[in-house]
Order: sequence, then C-alpha cells, then structure tokens
Amino acid sequence: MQETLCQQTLYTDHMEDEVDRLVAAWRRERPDLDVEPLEVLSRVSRLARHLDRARRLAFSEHQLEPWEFDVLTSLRRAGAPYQLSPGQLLTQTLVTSGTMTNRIDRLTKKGLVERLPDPSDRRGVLVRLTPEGRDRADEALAGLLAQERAILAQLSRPQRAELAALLRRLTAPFDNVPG
Amino acid sequence: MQETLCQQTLYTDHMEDEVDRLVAAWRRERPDLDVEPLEVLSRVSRLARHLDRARRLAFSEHQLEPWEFDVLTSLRRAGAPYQLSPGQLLTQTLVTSGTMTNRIDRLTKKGLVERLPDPSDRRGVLVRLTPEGRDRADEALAGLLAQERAILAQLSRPQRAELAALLRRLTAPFDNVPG
DNA sequence: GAACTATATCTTGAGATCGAGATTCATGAT
DNA sequence: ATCATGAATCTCGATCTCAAGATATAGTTC
Repeated sequence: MQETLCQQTLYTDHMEDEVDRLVAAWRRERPDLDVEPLEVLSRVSRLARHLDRARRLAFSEHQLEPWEFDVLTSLRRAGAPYQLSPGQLLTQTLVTSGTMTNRIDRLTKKGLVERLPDPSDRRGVLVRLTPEGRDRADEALAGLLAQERAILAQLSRPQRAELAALLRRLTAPFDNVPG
Repeated sequence: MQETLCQQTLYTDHMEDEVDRLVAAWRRERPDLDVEPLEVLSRVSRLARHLDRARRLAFSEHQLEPWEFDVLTSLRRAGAPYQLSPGQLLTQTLVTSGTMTNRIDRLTKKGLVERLPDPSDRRGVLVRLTPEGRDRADEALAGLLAQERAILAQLSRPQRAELAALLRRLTAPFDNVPG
C-alpha cells in the first residue's frame, strides 16, 4: 500500500507546469546555481495565486470577497458565541493590524460582525459574528469545499494525506514560533 | 529507500500547525461537513503568505520589492537579450494587465528595465532588462535561494522531490489550460 | 503606588492591485 | 479593399494592504 503510493507519485504523470519551465530556464541561464528549492516553493506561491483567483470566483456567487470569508469563518469556527479579539484574528488571517481594523470596520458596516468591549481587558475589543454573518459564512464554506474537492481530484486520498503531512512540516515552524 | 521515505513522512514528526487547529475547530463546529480539502489547500495558502513575508524581508537588503523581483527574474531567465512582451510577463507573474503596465512604468523609472517597440507587431512592446536590472536580479536570487534552502531543511531531499511532484499535479491543470 | 515596560488596538498616508473599458493594430473572410 | 473579430497593451477609478506611529490600558518592579 505504501509502496504503491510512492511508486505512483514518483514515477507517473509527468505533465509539465510553469515551474518546470522556470527551473529549466534557470538551469540554462545560471548553471552555477542550485535552484532545487524553487521546485517546491515556487509551486506553493503560484498555486496560492491560482487558488486566490478561483476563490474570488466561487465567492462572488455569494457576494463575498475572499478577505471577508477569511474573517467570517475564523469567527464561525470559534464556536458560539462566535467572537474573537482582533489579535486572534490576526494570527488566523496573517494580515497586519491596520488591515484587520479596516476589515472589521467594513464588515461592521455591512452588518456581518459587531464590535463589543472586552469585559476582562479595557484595552481590548471582541468581534462578534451577527446571525447573518454566520449564515453567509456557512453558505460560502460549502461552496469553497466543493471547489477545492474538484481541484484535489488530481490526487488519491493517500496522496492528499501525504501532501498535507509534508506541507505541515514547512508551515509548523512559522506557526509555532513568534514569527 | 522509498519505504523509508514513506514511513518517515507518514508516521513521524507530528508537530501541529494552525491548520491542524483550524480543521479540528471545523470538525467540532460542523461535524456534518467533510473538511479534508482544507488540510492541503489551507496549508498552501498560509504557507504562501508566510513565504511572502520572508521574501519581503530578504529582498529589503537589496532594496527590492517582491513584485520587482518577480518581473526582473522573469526577464533574467529568458536569456539574452533579456526581453519579453508584457503578455508573457503576465503568464509568469499571474497578475492582471493593468498591474503589469504599472510595474513596468515603475521599473522603467528606476532604470531597471526599458520599453522597446516590438519590431514584428506594431501593437506590441518588448520589455528589456538593463544591465543594472540584471545585476540586481542575480544578487537577489542568490539571497532568496539561501533563504528557501533554510526553510526546506525541514525535509529530506527525497521528501522535497515528492512534495514537488505532488504539487505539480495541482498546478499543472491551472498552467496548461486557458485558466 | 509610581515608573517602566509590554500589550492591544486604532489611525494615517503611501503605494499596489484589480476590473472594466478604451485604443490600436493584426488577421481572415468576403 | 472592407469589415468583423480578436489580440496586445494601456488608462482610470476604487479598493485593499502595509508600515509606522499614536493611544490607552495591563502587568511588574522597586
């Protein structure tokens, strides 16, 4: 079973992508450099951009922007009463504090979240999902999962698990240190 | 050798990351949904954002922004005479045409690229790297590769190859169809 | 309990991106 | 030749993001 997995992955399906062309170009132009790192990390960056575009399309059916989705779902999965501090939202969405203030302002105007004073820390604020915000998040999530499933159909289930495990080893250092 | 690879990957090093927490939260809040796709694609998106931040830092030593690096290196690896059409730059950098026009304007002002009329198509333009642009690209690339190597040190060489192959299967459909 | 240091959030201004539409030229059919 | 269609690039306005600094409050040490 594991051998099958590896053989599949390592030896079949050599359809080229832009990164193959990019790496080949570097090897021609700069044969003195080892560009192996690009094989992984350029693919990550490019795939993320493709995903952004696809998500923007998927969400437009629900009149949601990707950034709105990110904030609303962070609150949604926090569980009832669906509230987090702006600081917690920062670590989930990986944007700066100025950006988050702006996002909360706009979502408040749209009636999808509301700001409450933090009862235990007068410096702080809590952002809470409104019932409408919760519904919008749930709808959009279902759509996103359908789209992502289609993209991942290129891989078998064990391949997806393998991929997730390899990626985790790269993300964990970022997520677990001050970063 | 392959068995070793798989065993390592599948069974060791279970340091958690934000996506593990995110997936656990969804399974608690929405046990009716299958959120397995997030294990892969949320990691891709988040890792890309971490990489963006790291790149911005690495490039600041060379007074380059990530977007400048992307354009300059696209031209650099095209080989002498280091020129491409704006359209070719679009497919490499995955931005819109308005963005690319703006980028070329700014790089021209900085003296890193220049615009030439396309001799074979009077609608078209060619963007050419200046000698200084070429040097800046080469310097920054070396720095980037060093940084990326450090990030990838979490994985063995065969694991990196495996990861690249799995990612290729996801990027290839985007890169090879109209998209 | 006063002074410091650290934390949480917000404000601001500059810059970058996007989408839609306009412009200019190429290509192919009639 | 003329027209229609399509392609390549640019223009423009709105929006989004970031970085740096400002403000207010919490802890901590003496």
